[in-house]
Amino acid sequence: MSDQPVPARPGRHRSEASRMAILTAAYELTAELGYAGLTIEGIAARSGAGKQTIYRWWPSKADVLLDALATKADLYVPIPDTGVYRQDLHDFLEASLALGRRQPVIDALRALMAQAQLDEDFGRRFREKFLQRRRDALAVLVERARDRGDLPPSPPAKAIPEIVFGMTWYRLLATREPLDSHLIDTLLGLLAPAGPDTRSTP
Amino acid sequence: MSDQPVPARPGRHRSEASRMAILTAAYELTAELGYAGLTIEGIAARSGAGKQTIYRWWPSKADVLLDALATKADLYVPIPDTGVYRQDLHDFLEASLALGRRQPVIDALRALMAQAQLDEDFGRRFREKFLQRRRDALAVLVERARDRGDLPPSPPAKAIPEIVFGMTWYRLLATREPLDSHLIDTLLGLLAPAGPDTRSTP
Amino acid sequence: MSDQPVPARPGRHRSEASRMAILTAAYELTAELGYAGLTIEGIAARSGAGKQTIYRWWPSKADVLLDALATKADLYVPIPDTGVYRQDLHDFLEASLALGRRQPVIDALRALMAQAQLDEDFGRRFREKFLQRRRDALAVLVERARDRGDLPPSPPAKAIPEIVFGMTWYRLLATREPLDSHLIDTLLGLLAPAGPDTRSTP
Amino acid sequence: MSDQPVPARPGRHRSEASRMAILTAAYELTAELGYAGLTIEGIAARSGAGKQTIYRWWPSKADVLLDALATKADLYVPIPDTGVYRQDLHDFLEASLALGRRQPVIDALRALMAQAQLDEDFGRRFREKFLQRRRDALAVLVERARDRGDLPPSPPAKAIPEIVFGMTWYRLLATREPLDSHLIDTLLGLLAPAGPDTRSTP
DNA sequence: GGATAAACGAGACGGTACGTCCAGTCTTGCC
DNA sequence: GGCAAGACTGGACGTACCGTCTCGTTTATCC
Repeated sequence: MSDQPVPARPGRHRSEASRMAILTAAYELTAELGYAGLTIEGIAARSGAGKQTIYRWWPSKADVLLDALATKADLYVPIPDTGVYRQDLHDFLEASLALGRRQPVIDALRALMAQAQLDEDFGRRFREKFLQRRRDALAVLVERARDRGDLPPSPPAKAIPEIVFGMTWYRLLATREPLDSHLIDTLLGLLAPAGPDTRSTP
Repeated sequence: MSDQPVPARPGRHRSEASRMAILTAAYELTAELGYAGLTIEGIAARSGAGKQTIYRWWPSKADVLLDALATKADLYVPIPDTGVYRQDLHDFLEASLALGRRQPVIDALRALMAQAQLDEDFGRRFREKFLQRRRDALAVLVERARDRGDLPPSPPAKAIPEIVFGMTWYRLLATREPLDSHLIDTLLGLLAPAGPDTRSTP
Repeated sequence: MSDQPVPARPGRHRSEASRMAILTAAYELTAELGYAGLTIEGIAARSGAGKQTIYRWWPSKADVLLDALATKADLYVPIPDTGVYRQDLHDFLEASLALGRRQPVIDALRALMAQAQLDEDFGRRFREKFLQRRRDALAVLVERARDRGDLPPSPPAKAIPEIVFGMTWYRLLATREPLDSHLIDTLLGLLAPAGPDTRSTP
Repeated sequence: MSDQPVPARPGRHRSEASRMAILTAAYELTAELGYAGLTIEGIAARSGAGKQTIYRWWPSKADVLLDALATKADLYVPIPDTGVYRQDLHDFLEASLALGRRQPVIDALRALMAQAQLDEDFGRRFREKFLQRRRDALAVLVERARDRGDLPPSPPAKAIPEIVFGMTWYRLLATREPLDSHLIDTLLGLLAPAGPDTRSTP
């Protein structure tokens, strides 16, 4: 039990005010200057914090931004459960892509994915703390459909997240086309074709 | 005719030796140190060129690496033309993914895609000079199949490159799983299901 | 009272060790390579300091050298007060020219005077922090003689420093002849002829 | 006889047009940007000459400027011969200091004297081709006076040029005071006091 | 309530790479 | 062979941040 923090240590405690000021500064600076213009010194200056305080709590500026994104922009997407795979999938995509239509969020996500390629350590954290979680959420959906017998035989379950997130990220990173309803339609068409209900035909 | 360059300009001409030394150095250093460890100064030092010479001909180190990749690693993938869409697609994927199985090429591509997110100008060049060309090649294939009546009605033609390159890049950038034959099978299953020939069955 | 510094500012304080290492390096490098071979990068490398640290505290390499000269070579010349103008003048010249007989000091002074011509800002500082102070010291001597009635009517007081420092610097910069005792004799002959004591003859 | 150039060498001859364009450019650029802003590249660009042409005919930019000064500003000072030392000296000083009242000439001279300290080779040329010649001119005057018995016993002949040029250069380099008539008066008072004619006393 | 401990803002420190400037040299093709 | 054009290696510039390290101060717990 005792999940309570129990910070029974002596000494001054972490300042929540500093934490928020730093995350806010990081988020704003990214929006204003782009991730390339984001620096630890800049965050420290804008937030009024010392550089040491930032280095004490985050391993890199990308981690600060990832934290800021999770704190400032609510990245939580609920896992729908309507009892119908196609409907669940639709709701999940709708909610996910809605996030990806807010410009500051887009910019931050692109930057974080980029940084994940350049910094091995951050890459690991990004994949575990962000990418994997999105796949897990989708997996829950798929799992439920499979248990229900509601899952189309094709494509293979393993391919589903690759198709969903692959197409989404490719738009974000490569074509820069908006994550619009056409994309949802295409994905639904690929993963859960409507027509004669997939389940039917007894 | 006379398409020969005829560089009748005065002044010393660009040194091909320097150009190659720079590209070689960039390629090697990326392989040895990773893109994060690649610096203009490092390229200059290893190649024996002056920094000015690099800045004179390339706008950024990412452009040097892109050029090096095109020159050192042959990125050219022929457009197959077997008369059968499924076969063409298979050959195209096979050749494309073969590139993506060579570690230095993988590392460089990941870094370039990352850099394209961080540097607006390079991003534009990368999309035009690299990403768009890959899509164009695939488009030729699809176009020919359509003319032949060989193209499945689903998915929509516009989605084909997004599926192919989306899944491929997602593996490179996010899951880091190898670009193996399973991926090809999945893609073929999605885009050109085999079984009873799509065209046939009169 | 309490004129003690009390550097109650927050933040790390200036490192005296760095300061001395930089001045020492500057002085040595000038002696070894000449002023033309003195570079900020060289000073940083030899002293083990970062370039930024040098730029933080000195506006130019000439200022570093001037500071080094004042610190390493003691440029201080006491103002003699024997009660006799001719004797005071002699002692002052003797001490001043002694400095100008040490080769590293000569080289540095020539370089600083040169730099003062090429860099307007440094020129101002050099005149105020060095040249003017030498003139002031001489002026004290002259002033005391005048009050005593010990000052020859010719040349005019205003011309005295111009004669003393003009001839001295001209030797340093133009003829490169040593600052020997003949120069002192000539100057004494011009400014305070011996023979029948100027004051005496009742 | 044949003092004519006899440039019987093959190949194209030196272009006088280029030479003048280079000297003009050097002179103008020094006036506009100061000597610190004078570069070989700048001279080449403004004059329309190639850098190679400049390097072919002058050892350094200081030599170009010295040449420009001699060509563009007439530095020639006639040696007066009135039969009276004091008068000769007055005329010589008047003509010499007149040169030093033209701002571009002052700036150039200060820069050249500075460069002579920093560049050993140029320093040698500057002393021989410029400084020594001024001393020689004055020496002629003094020589004639001595032969005439017109020379005051003090100061010693050797010191005369040191006093004249020392005080002049000190004003140029150190105090920056104008080379006005007071300076001439002071110099005359030191070197050839008027009062009862020095020659007289039958 | 005094000692101890940790986090805090501030800011100097040694480093590394940046992108620029200019030096002085080396081709080119023209005159 | 001189000339303008211009690319070449090389080296220093002054700047920007990095990540680390004191400082003096503030806030907490412990004895």
